[in-house]
Amino acid sequence: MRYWLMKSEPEEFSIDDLVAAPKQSTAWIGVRNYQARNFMRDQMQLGDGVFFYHSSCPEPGIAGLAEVSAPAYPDATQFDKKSPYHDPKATRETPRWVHVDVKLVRKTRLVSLAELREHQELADMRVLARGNRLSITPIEPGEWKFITQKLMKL
DNA sequence: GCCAACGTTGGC
DNA sequence: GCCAACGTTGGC
Repeated sequence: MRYWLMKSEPEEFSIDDLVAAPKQSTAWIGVRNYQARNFMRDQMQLGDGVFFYHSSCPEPGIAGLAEVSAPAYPDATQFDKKSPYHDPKATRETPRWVHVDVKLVRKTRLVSLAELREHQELADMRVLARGNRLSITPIEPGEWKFITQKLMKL
């Protein structure tokens, strides 16, 4: 059982979209970064905890809790010539990109990036690091606990 | 809209 | 295999 932070641009797919989604679940398609892919492929397991993070928006931050609801499987958009996620080097025999499914646990108050930065306990979070661009990052159990219990009061 | 940081590409 | 150029991310 691990914990993760997964970024999504709310203009593309927000926590409210997840709330409204069929089965409150979504296929995390479109990741085209090897490090993020490897996390999904090699480490993410059913039931892992996920912070759903809003990025590239007026108030970036954690907007809800989710969990991994399906382990990694090939991303169909890599084979689709019409998709913005198409990868000409990927074949069905040797897919290059995979993704997990994620389902809602609960929407929470928005714990903003600015608020995360205020806490020494969270100083090592990857998402707070300068120049961080990775869309999926591991979260330490202590960080998960601090955010869900102390900040969200769950 | 700016720009720092970082990943990827491709020439050599 | 190096590394400059380029493209993208994402906070501000």
